[in-house]
Amino acid sequence: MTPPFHPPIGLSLNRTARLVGRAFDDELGRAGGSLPVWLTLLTVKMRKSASQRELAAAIGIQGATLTHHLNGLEQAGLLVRRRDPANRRTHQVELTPAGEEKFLRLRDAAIAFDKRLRDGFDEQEIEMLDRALARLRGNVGEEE
Amino acid sequence: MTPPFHPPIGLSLNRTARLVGRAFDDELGRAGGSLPVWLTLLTVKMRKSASQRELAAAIGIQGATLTHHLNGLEQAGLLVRRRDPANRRTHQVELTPAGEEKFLRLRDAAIAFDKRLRDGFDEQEIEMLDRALARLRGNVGEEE
DNA sequence: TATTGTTATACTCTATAACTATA
DNA sequence: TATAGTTATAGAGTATAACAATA
Repeated sequence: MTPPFHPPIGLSLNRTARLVGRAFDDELGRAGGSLPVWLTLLTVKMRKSASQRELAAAIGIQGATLTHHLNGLEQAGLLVRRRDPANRRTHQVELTPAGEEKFLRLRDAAIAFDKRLRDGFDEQEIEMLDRALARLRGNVGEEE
Repeated sequence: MTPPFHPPIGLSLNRTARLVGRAFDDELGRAGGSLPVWLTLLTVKMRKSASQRELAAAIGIQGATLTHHLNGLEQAGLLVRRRDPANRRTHQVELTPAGEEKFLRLRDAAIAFDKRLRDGFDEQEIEMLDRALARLRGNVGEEE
C-alpha cells in the first residue's frame, strides 16, 4: 500500500495568502491605500489610546516599522502624533479629518473585497475556516 | 436585533499567513535557505523540463524575479543553466549535487514544519481547510 | 536604569522597462 | 517580428542597532 500523499498545507496557505493579498492590495491601491496603511489606520481606530508598541504588536510588526508607516501617513496629513501629557514618552496617534475620510474609503474597499472573498461560503463554513486558521496560528506559537 | 458581526476573513488569512510564513522562513533559515529559494528548488525539481517562464508562473512570480533568484542560486553553486540545444532560446535549469543536497535539507525542514503545522488536525480537517483555501483563490480569480 | 519612540541603515522580495539572443 | 531570458533600476515592506527623550 502506498502511504497517503500529504501536500504541505503551508504551501497552500502561502499560495492563497499571496494571491488574495495581491488582489486585496490592488483593491486598496485603487482606493488610494495599501495593506500596511489600511492595517495601520484600522488598528489606530480600534485601539484608541494604545502606545505605538502596542499598535505595532497588534499589527504584527516591529516598533521601528510602525514608525516608518506613521511617518508616511503623517506626511500625507492623515494623522498626527501628540505626546501624552500624562506620560510624555508615549505618543497619542490620532486621525485627522483627511485620515478619517481615507479610513472610510479603505474600509469600504475592504468590505467589498471581503464580500467577494466570501462568495459561495455560508456563515458556518467561514467560521470553520476562521477557527482552522486560528489553530494554525496556535501551532506556530502565536502570542497575544 | 443587531446584525451578525463579520470579522473580515481576509484579515484572518493575512495574519495567519504572515505568522506562519515567518515561522517557516525561520525554519528554512536554520537549514540555510529561505522561502523563495525553497519554492524555486522545489519547482525546478517538480517541473523537470519547464521553461523559466513556466517555472515563474508556477511559483507565482515574474520571469525577471525568477532570474534574480536563479542568479543567487547559481552563484551559490546550487544549480546550472544550460541552453536547450533544441531551442537555444530556452534554458534548462538543473540542480548540481550541492543543489540536490540543499534541496533535501530544505525538504526535511519543510516536512518537519508541516508536521508541526498539522498538529491536532485530522486528515479530514486538513482536506476541508485545503478546499476552503482553494475556493478563496478561486474567488479572487486564480489563473493556472 | 528602564521605557518609548525615532533615525540611520540595509536587506529581501518583487516589479517594470529596456536590452540581447535566438527563432 | 516574436519569444526566452537577462540586466538595470526602483520601490515597498521589513528589520536591527544606535540614539534621544522621558520616567
